[in-house]
Amino acid sequence: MPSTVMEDYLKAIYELQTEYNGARVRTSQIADYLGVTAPTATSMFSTLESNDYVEYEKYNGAVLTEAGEQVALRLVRNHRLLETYLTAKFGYRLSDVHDEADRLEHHISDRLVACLADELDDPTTDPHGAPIPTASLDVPDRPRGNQLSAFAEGKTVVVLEVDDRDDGVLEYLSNRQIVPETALTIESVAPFGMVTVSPVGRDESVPLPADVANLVWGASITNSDREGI
Amino acid sequence: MPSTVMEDYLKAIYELQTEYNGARVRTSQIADYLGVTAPTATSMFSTLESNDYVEYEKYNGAVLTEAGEQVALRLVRNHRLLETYLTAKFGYRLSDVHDEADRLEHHISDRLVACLADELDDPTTDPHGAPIPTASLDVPDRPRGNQLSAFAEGKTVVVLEVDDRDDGVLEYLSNRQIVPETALTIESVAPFGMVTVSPVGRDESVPLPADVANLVWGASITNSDREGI
DNA sequence: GCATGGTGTTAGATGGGGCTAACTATTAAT
DNA sequence: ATTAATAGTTAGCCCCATCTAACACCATGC
Repeated sequence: MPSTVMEDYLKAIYELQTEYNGARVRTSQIADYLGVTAPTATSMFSTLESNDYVEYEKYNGAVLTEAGEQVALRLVRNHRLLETYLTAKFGYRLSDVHDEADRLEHHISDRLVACLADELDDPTTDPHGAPIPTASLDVPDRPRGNQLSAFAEGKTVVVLEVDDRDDGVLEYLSNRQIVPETALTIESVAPFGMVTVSPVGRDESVPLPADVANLVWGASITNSDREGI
Repeated sequence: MPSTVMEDYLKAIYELQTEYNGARVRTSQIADYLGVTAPTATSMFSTLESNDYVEYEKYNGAVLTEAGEQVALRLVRNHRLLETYLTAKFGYRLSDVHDEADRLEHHISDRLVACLADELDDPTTDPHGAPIPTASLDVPDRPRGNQLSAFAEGKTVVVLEVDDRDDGVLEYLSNRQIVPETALTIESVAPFGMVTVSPVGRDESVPLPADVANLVWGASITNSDREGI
């Protein structure tokens, strides 16, 4: 059984590894991500290695083993189901769910997680649009679309996912009801990356600085072959 | 902020202190209660003391300070509301709720606890019949009645509380639907303390060994002045 | 192809929470 | 009033996760 601290590292490694398409994760990335010093990350990498949760090669980062991935996926599932539950049942906002879920994900039993999933009818995505691993820890593979900055002006786009890394950004977006499922028209894309969008059905222009627009993923629905989404 | 380990000790001290009507709690009691060795308890008592959570006198146990009591009461509230929620919403049995609540009570935010309370309409007792401290951490003072062994044969008694210390006992009782609110007729009280009861409306005799009968508290309803309960 | 900066690791310390072994108070029994 | 038994504490160790300081690797630029 990994400690909750080890769990945090494993989940962080999973997240970075996923973000960079399976690339090895370096100690410094984790140190940054978790806000610890570099030596702390190094030492945890070797602890994880000696518990067979990662394969670690000095000066060259680590990859999760099967066992390590299972631990991480369980946490991701717990986290995303908790977020979904908090949002659905208690009206938590997108920007609020993260911290609560981050604490509880380590301590909730598989049984209670199963209850949450059941109550929610086995959702496949969380409120940010991120996929929820199944009970057997498979990740439903789901198109994420493209970042808003990638679309041409005039396109209509449905939001598929909103990255949950920055609470400030999430708050900005959820205040303007730009959440998964929202349809947006791309009004303009400025050279320095700012995207202005207009939610379909609302007479409003919302400016999204490049940093924000890059955290919002969507799929075009004007001439797309998957209107079904 | 106390660590979760300190929280466990504070809650344990609170529970023993309450059970013994405010008497000082000795290190050995806590060592037993929490399954740690005596020196560990001693050392934690002085840590708690230097953080002003208890007043500790060597060789003479400790009492909670105001601050220590607040910490303990918050945990008790969290614990009991979690138990109530798990039972009410997910069909947990009396014997199952304890562990889940014991882990989560440390990590759930005040906000989420408030949501649970709200969803449950601010219950005043948990599924074992124990009082739930209010949001401002007052303990509603509620008669607990007497242990079943204290009643005369022939009396009809309504169960007010079932002590949650022993999961085996809880399972035995909840399998037989002897839970708070259940009405029982006392069929016999043997000299060695075994009480045989018959749940009102069921044609069944349930034998309760002394150890079990002492964990069930109730009030007589045959000639009582509080049929209202 | 070698110096140099950056990245990463080793060394050594710290604080929390736990343990065993050894010692000291307290209490009870004669 | 002593002493034996029990209860409680101190001493000293360990492991985990963290830190700072010092050192080693590596990938360049020249």
